[in-house]
Amino acid sequence: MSSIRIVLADDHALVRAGLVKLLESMPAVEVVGQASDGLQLLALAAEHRPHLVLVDIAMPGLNGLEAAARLQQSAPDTRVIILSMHQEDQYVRQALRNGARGYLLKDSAPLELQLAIEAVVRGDTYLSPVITRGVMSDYAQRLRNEEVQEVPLSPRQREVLQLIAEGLSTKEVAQRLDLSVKTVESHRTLLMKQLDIHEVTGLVRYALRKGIIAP
Amino acid sequence: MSSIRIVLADDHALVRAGLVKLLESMPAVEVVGQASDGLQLLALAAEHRPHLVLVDIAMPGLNGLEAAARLQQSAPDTRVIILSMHQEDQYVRQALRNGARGYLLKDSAPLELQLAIEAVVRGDTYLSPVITRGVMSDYAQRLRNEEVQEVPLSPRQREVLQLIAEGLSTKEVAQRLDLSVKTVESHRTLLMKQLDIHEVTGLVRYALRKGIIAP
DNA sequence: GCCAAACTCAGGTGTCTACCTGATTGGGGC
DNA sequence: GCCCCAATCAGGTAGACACCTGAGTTTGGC
Repeated sequence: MSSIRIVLADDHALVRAGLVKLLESMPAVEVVGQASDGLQLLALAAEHRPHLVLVDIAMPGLNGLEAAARLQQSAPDTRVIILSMHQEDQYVRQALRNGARGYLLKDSAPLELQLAIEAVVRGDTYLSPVITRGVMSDYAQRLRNEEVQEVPLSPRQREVLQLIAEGLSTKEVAQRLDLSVKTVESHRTLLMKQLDIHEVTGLVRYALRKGIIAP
Repeated sequence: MSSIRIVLADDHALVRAGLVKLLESMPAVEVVGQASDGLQLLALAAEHRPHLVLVDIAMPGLNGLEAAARLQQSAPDTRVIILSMHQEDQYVRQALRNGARGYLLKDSAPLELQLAIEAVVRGDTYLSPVITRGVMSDYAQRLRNEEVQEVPLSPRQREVLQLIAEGLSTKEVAQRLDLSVKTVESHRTLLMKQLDIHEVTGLVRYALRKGIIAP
């Protein structure tokens, strides 16, 4: 297996030098370029076609997040790991939105960097554990919410619920299932009674929460 | 700082022994008990009040996921890391739902175990990177979806959209904002025209996708 | 064979939604 | 000063929704 070719971008020379040392100490890793700003990074990435770029968020001109977005366009095969001092959700969200596969805090342990590189090259997503917590917390919260009071729905009810939540009107659901409008209304009414929901909008939110329909 | 007290649960003696060796080689870690099934684990946890339990999913009697749920009840301060051979989303979801703070695949690198322990004791959530990918993928997907074609809504429109999506009727929205029903209808109509949405249910889904309301 | 539950359909009523046209007011930009 | 646009409100209509009562059929379990 050939080595992983990396381009590093950070506007502080000393930080950059330290990271290069760290990266070069890892097996099967080769730093093929260094950039001090976003535009330089894009040029180097176009030139070297690295497997991976390690990008600091705070850079003059084009910052790391914007650079990631542009790289996503110009070199979709190049994986991006964001280095950041910030653990705020908004940065992480923006990073993922812009196609980054990893998000590492600068105070991470060195072995985390190695783990992140391995994971991202493998095709996985790697986030610093403390970042994961932020992202996971509402995910887990939502999952826990699902737990409470399971209301058993009949197959037909579930089917009707799904179609309604997808945006079909009662009439359209009736056509789709080859039923009378009145029958669909019956199902919907019973459904709402059982779930103690009183508007279609509530049904949509319920279906979303339960994963019955995709966002 | 005193050492981290751990109870380990796995039904295979050899695996258990290996893990103990591994754990004991870590600084500031102490294995205070070993269990070969879920019930034994609960008893040991009640006795030793460990900081952390490492639990295999596959165990006779009470499996790891169920044990985690019970521990959540009986010893909420004890953190749980699930060990598993399975990376399927359903197991991970169930684990998080049951209060687990970590989910490690059995083929993880040893240093991952240490990272996981540190993270979980610190209060973070730790998932194996490959697990993170599964969980992250639709999260990231959704975030990317948010990007496409931003429709600029006026503050008032956004306000009305939010209240509608939260399940309020037009009349209720009007009362809440101290407006005429007709005005709210105007906002809603224009909103739907701009977004090319034609049912309230669509508004709800839109608001959910945009993060305007929480699930 | 009987019971319960799910599934099917009907009639009716009041409210809300979706869409239409049309109008007034107030603030910003040029 | 003039124009545009957000914001406000009105009247009207067809259709959808929410809820009600009532009832026939089918299916599976005991």
